[in-house]
Amino acid sequence: MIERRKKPTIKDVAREAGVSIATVSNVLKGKTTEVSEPTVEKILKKVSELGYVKNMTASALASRESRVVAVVVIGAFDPGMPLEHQDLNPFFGDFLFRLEYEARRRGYTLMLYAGREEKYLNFLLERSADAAVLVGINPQDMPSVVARSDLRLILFDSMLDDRNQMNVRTNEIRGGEIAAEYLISTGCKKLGFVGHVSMGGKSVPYLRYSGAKKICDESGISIKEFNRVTAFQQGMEVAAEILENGIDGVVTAADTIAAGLVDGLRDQGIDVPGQVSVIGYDNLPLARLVKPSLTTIDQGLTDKVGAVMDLVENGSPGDLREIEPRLVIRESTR
Amino acid sequence: MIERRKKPTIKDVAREAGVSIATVSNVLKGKTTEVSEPTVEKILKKVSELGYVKNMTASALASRESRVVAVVVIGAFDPGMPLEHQDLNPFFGDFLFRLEYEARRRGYTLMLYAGREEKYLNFLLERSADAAVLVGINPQDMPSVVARSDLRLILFDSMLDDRNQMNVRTNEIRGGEIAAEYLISTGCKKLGFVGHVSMGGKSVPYLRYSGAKKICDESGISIKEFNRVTAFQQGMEVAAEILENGIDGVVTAADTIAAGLVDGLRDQGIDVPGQVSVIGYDNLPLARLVKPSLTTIDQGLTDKVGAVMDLVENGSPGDLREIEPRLVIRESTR
DNA sequence: CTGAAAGCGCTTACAG
DNA sequence: CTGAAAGCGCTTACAG
Repeated sequence: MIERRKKPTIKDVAREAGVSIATVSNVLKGKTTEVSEPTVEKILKKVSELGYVKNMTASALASRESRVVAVVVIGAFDPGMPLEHQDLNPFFGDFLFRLEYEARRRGYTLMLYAGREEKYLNFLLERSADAAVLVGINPQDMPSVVARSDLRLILFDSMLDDRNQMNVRTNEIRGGEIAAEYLISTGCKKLGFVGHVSMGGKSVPYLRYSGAKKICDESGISIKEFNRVTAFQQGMEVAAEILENGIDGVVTAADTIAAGLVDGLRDQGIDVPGQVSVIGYDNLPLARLVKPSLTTIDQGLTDKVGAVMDLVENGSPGDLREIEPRLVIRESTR
Repeated sequence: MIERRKKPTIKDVAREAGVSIATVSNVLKGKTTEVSEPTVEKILKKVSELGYVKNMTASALASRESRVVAVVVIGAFDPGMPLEHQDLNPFFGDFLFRLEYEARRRGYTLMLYAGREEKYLNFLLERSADAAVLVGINPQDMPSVVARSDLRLILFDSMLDDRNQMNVRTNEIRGGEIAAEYLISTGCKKLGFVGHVSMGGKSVPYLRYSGAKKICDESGISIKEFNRVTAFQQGMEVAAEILENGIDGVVTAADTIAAGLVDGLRDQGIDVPGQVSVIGYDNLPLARLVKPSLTTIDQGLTDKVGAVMDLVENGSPGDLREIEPRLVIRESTR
C-alpha cells in the first residue's frame, strides 16, 4: 500500500492541546462539566484539526462497552443451495436494514451472523457485543452457554420465554384471529391455513394458526391446516390441494407463501378473490406489489425494531414487548 | 443481571496450564511448530475445560487485525419513507447474506452500514475493520479522506476507477449486449431500455444501456431509453409508454423493474412475451417466481462475492475483478 | 479542574 | 522451546 500518515490517537490530541489524555477522554465523552470551558475548546479545536476519530476497538476494550449489537439470523440462507434457488424471505432484508437504521440513530453498529445453528456460539462469545438479537430462534437452537453468558439477549419473534432473556414479538395469536375474523366476515365458509405449523405450540406459524382456529371454532367454521415452509414455491404448490378441499378462504403464515398461492391459484384458472380469498402475513413491500395486492397482517415491524433497541439500551431480563398486529385490506380478499 | 462467572481470559488458561500467556497465544494461533507437543496438548485441554474463547476486541487492538469486514450500502433504504412504502431491492439482502456466508467461511465477520452518504466516514474510521466493501458507490459519495485512509477499499458494482482502490463488478456493457442480441435474435424489431440511465457513463444502468445500444446500432435496430429508478413501481408505470412507442422488446436494468413492467403490460391486456418481450437483470430469486418467469442476465453474484473476499485477503490496490454475465432464458421472452 | 497510573486482554519481538 | 516485558489506544478511579 501507498505510504500514509498514521491515524492520530488520543495521545496526539493531548500533546497538541497541552493536556493529559485523561482530560481529552473526558471531553470526548461529553463530561464537559468536569472540564473548564477554555480547555474544552482547545481540545475540540485540536480534534478537528488533526481529524481525530476515536478508536472504538480500544474504547470497547477499556470500557467494556462496544456499542455493537450482534444480529443472529439462523436458517434464512442455505449455503448448500445454489444462489439461484435461494428463496430468501425478503423479510430478513427489510428487518436488517430497518434495524440498522434504528441502531445507528442511537449510536450502535450492527454485526451480522447468518450461519447455521451450531456455530453462532463462538461468534457471540468472541465479539464483545453489548447485546445480541436472535431472530426466530427455537429452544433447541439456543445453547445453554449463551443463555448463561452475561450478554444481553433479545429474542425476536421467538417462542422461548425465560426470565433471563428479553423478548420482542407480535401478538401472533391475535394476528391469526384477525385474519380469520375478517375472512369469515366477508363470507368465507371453509378456511385453510398454510404455514410451517408442524413444530407445534412453540412456533410462530402455529400460534397464528391457533388464533385462526379459535375464531373458526367459535363461529362453527372448519379450518384445515397445510404444513408448508415459508417460501413462494411452497405456496404455489399447495394451490391444488386448497381447491380439492373446497376451501374459499386461506390464512397464510407469510406474504411470500400468499404470493405463491395466489399465483398457483391463478394458474389453475381460479379468480382471487372472486372464488378464493387469500390473506398474507407481515405486510412486506411485496404485498403491495403483487397482483392482486395482498390483504395481510401488518406485524408492526417499525415498532418492533424500536422495541428491540429500547431493550438493548434499557431492558431488564424477562422484559417482553408484544406488539399488536393490524389488518391491512387490499385486493386479495372479498 | 444474575450473578455470573466471569469469562476466562488467556491469563486463566496460562495459569491453569502452568505456562506463560505468550505460549498460550502462540498455540491459539496455530504456531504449534514453535511449541512442544506436550505443552500444546496441555494448553488445548485447559482451553476446552475452561471454555475459553478469545476476546477478538483485545486481539484486534494488539495485532491490528480485526477480521471484520465493513459493508457500506448507501441508498438502499430510505429512512424518511414509511416502511410500508419501502421498496428495498431484494438484491441487497441476497448480496448481504451471500457475502456473510463467504466471509464467515474464511473467518471474517460483517459489520453493516446502511445510512446516508455523509456519515459513513466516521463509521469506517472508528471501527477498525480490515477492509470495507462499498456497494454501488458514486464518485461524489466517496470522501477523499476515505480514499486516503489506510483501509483496504473494495468497490462493488461501482464506476470509480482509481489505482488506490480495488474493484469487483460485472462486465455491464457485455450484459447489455447479450440482452439486446438475444431479443433481436428472437425477432424483436424495436427495443426499449428501462433503467436509471440519467447519470451517464459512470452508472451501472448506463453501461448496460450502452451495451444494448451498441448491438442495436450494429443491427440497424432502434432503441429508446426510459429513465427510471430501480423499483417495481417504476417498471409498472412505464408500461403505457412502452406501448405508445410501439416497442416489442425491452431490456431492463433490474429484475424488479422487469417484474413491474410485466405486471404493467398485463394490466393493459398485453401478452408477455407474445406481444412484448421483457428481459430482466440480476437473476434474483424473484425472477424465477414471477409469472411469466423472467429471462434475465445473471450477474454472477456467487463469483463476485468470492472475488470480494479474495481481495479482502490478498488484493492489491488497483486490482479489478470483472465477472462475465450470463443469459438465463425463461418465459418472458419469445 | 487536571494528570499520573493502572488496567482492559491480547500480540510481538526478543532474550535466554 | 518458553517467558518477561512493552505496547495496542483507550477508560477509570483517585490523588492533588
